Amino acid sequence: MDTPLDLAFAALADPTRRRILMLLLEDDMAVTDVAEPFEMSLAAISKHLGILTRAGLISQEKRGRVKWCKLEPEALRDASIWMQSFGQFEAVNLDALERFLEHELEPESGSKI
Amino acid sequence: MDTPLDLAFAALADPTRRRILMLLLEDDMAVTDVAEPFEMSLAAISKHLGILTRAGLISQEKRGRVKWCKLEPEALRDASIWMQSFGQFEAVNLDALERFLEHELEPESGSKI
DNA sequence: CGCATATTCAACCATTTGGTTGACGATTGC
DNA sequence: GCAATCGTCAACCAAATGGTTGAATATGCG
Repeated sequence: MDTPLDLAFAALADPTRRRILMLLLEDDMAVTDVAEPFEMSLAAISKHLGILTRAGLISQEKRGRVKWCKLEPEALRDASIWMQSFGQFEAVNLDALERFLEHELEPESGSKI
Repeated sequence: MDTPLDLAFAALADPTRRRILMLLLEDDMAVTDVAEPFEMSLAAISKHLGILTRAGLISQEKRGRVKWCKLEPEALRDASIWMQSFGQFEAVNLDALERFLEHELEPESGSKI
């Protein structure tokens, strides 16, 4: 009985899953390749991908024995709209965006994304 | 060990907590008044408010025996920015990100669109 | 065919989450 | 002073979460 918003926010609440989304920003990837940078089992990553898929944040398509994972950023729209309904974020606050990007996307930043 | 983003998204993942935020959008409220529309115990609402507070999404100030709850939209900012920047990143490379930033940082510059 | 690769499934485990109830401390008002 | 109100705390509970391992299922390759 989870709403789409529940699923999206819950999916985004996990840093591993946010890192996965970041990875997929670059390109579509196979499950094994998604898992490679992480220090956890492939099965765990597979579960995370399942959660992201159920939340609609990614899609998975099997071609041959490889399952390709693709970002579906449209699903972020509802969550984004929900937040904007608070009226505080008309457009992106760019100062904040810059600070945020410097802090969060810094390559070796200890990956606390 | 939870980052601010973890806390914010996790807090937003619960529909009760999102309803609470909606309530507080209208006005600051006492804990008892926040709890009134919900069919659960005051203690449960108190816990939810604690989670929202730890996530920075609200603040609580005690005056007399009444604890007032106040929306703190600043904490929504990072999460909102995360999502919006995420959307902008998609289908884009770093050059495009730069153009995006320039575009957004100088809305009066007359170039673009 | 037979083996390696890609991914999931199933069972299990520890921890967290979201809720309850009842007792408790603090504050207010009669 | 004393009772009612405001809110939290502590203990407890069921269910969900995030991880593990090992077996199972496809698929591709030589």
